[in-house]
Amino acid sequence: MARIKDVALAAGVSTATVSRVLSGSGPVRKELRDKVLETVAALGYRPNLAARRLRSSRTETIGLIVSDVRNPFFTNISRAVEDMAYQQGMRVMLCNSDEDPKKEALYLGLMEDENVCGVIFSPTLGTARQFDATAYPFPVVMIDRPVAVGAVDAVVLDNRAAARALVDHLVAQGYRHIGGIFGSASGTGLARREGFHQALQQYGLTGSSQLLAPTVAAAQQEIERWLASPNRPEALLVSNGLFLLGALQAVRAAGLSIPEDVALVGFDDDPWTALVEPGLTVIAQPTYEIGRTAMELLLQRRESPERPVRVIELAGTLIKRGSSRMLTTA
Amino acid sequence: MARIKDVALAAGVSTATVSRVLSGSGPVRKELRDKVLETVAALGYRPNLAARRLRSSRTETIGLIVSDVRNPFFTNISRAVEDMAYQQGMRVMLCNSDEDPKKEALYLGLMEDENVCGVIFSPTLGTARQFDATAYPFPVVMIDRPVAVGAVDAVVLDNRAAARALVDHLVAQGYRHIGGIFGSASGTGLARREGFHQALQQYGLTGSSQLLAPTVAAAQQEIERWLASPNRPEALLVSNGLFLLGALQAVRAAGLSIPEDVALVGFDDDPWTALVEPGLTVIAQPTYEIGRTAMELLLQRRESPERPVRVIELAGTLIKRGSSRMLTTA
DNA sequence: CTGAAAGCGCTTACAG
DNA sequence: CTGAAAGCGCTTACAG
Repeated sequence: MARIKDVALAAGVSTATVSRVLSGSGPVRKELRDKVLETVAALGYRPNLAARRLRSSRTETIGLIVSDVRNPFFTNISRAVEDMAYQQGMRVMLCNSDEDPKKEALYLGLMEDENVCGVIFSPTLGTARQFDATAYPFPVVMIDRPVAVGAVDAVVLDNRAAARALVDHLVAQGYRHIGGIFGSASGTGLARREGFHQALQQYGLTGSSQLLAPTVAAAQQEIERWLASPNRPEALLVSNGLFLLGALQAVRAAGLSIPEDVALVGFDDDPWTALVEPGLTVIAQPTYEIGRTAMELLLQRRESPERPVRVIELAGTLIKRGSSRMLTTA
Repeated sequence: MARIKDVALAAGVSTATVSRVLSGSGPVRKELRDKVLETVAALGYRPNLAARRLRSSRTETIGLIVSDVRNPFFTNISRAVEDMAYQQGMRVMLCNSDEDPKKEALYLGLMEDENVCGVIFSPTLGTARQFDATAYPFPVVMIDRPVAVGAVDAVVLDNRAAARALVDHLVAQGYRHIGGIFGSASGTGLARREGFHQALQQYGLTGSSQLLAPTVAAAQQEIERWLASPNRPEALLVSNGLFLLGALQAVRAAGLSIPEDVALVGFDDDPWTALVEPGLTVIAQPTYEIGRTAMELLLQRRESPERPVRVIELAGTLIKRGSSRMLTTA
């Protein structure tokens, strides 16, 4: 492999000049610049990134820590972050934390070792609450999960508004007795639950809600219990894609029909929600946009370390499908 | 940040000794080793990876190039590769090629720049056919897509057998007139098509098949045409998840029922295939296992660069669901 | 078993 | 605008 020294020798300049041409820093006479570029092409020179990173202590690498890339929500975010990163000449290092605080800490340490220039992170509730951005040598942008305002840059869905929109829709469709299931592991579930109760209260309705571990089984079990009770809700609102799946299975297992026996609405426009019969009414999150915006915050923070902390709330989109159809009989 | 020099000073040894203790290479007296380890902990020393990589020219990083991580098939593989890599103290760099030969070449070059110790790659048909493993300074393991035997290590599904298994199943269920749609962009589609025709021939049946670009729209359009023809097939076999989606939409648009009017079977146990009514009969690919095996091949190749090239074929699993139910009337 | 020293391939003040 | 030279933080023959 050709080194910068070989290029310098062949072009009849110093290594400093080659470096300046390649990095675009510092002034170089056009004549020399052309000569260097020509030689670089002729020799097929490609810079050694390890050397560059050691010397400059800039890695042009960002870390992305999500709970599980197999969750379509994070898959889309990952794709957005990667697209933007490569486009900027940056790399991305993806880690799956499995909602495990130990893995979160492990991977944050790893990011330090890699000397990344920033991290995009969807923390568990505990980690979010006690996160100290000053403990890390790189800027962090939180995604998806609400954090203490002012602590760190973040991009989240307007969770309260989204939950309210679902309730608004259900009420408009004629549903009154509404039950809610929310995830207990993240601030996201808590915020959606707040919006849920706010909206109900506004309509003078009361509704019961449950906080559950974010698994299909937990939702299925709880909803089977609800469906068997004499006081069965007319509609169910659940706070994530896994719960939607659990709810669907519970309703089917109970031999009930959606929406005739019970309506079902929730979060995340996973591909399958449009394909089941009836299609499920959901809040679609702007996943790609969330990833893109997180990268933008990171890049801007790198430019201006002292700028005020920003939390960007993006609006979800209500996608109306058959699972919340208006009932003609009443 | 503490450097190795600080540790050496504090421990009263040379930097060489610290390095030996940390890397586990070379003999060190137990007494010194303990002292060094103690000092490392006390100082919170963490090695500078850029320096280590520059000096040793080992990066402990592998590249993963897939067409799109949003495809659940690749999402699972990506997760498997990442799990294994981090477990081994390695990193992974993920790239999305979008089935674009230009991006494939771009990312392969990027992997050279990163000096990765290996690449796992799902190439397009053209790239697979003319791939020259000796052109790269790192070992490559191909996944998913068949390559010229003997050219490069690979892990693929036994595509012919899987397609035959679907035909066997359809025939056993009483279907005779079977149409097939296969992807034209990858060797995978071609191999499945071969298995399809082999099996039909074995039963003395003839069937028509089409090669299409791997998009939902292409499949939907072609299948709508088939369904409208007087000589409509009794069953459809399609070669990937996107086609399955297109087929489903075409059948629904035509107002037909599965399997009463037309049966539908295909590849990839995407989550939604179990949730639609009726559930779709598919070949489930051992996705996680494919990723795991690819990493194993890579690690073994690193140990023994001269070992013979290996192509590992993994068996798919037939998952029978309602979309190929036996018809009681005939 | 251990240390002194060279050097991996760059970037970047510094001097001119 | 350009070059000579230092040095980023490690690893690794080499010598003992």
